Amino acid sequence: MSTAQGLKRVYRKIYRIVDRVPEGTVVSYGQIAEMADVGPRQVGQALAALPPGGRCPWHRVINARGTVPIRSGNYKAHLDQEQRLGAEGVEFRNGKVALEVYRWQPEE
DNA sequence: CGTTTGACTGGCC
DNA sequence: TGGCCAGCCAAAC
Repeated sequence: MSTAQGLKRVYRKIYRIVDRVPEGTVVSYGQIAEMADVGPRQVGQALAALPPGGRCPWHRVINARGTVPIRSGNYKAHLDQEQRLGAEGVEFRNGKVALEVYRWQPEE
């Protein structure tokens, strides 16, 4: 096995945190960024580089405004994400999530 | 090796 | 209430 194939070390760290997010809960990029000790944009890029096939609850990651950002040219993707969260118990309020209620708090 | 961009954030007007 | 500016770090070109 060769060493780390495509995934960078920083990305792995972020994936670890995202994988740690429980169901029916959401977390902001800045939160992960702080936990992973990286810039908030790196979190987005890490998830953007997230390979398919891997079971990473990336759909539980939203921005600090409680809304889902629109990725490059994919306006449908953000709609799909809201739908996934709603299926896990996260209710969307006018296209926004109550971060006060659903924000994941790593207190363990 | 310098420049550009990107799934962000927070503050200001 | 909502849009714009600047800061941020790393990958891609």
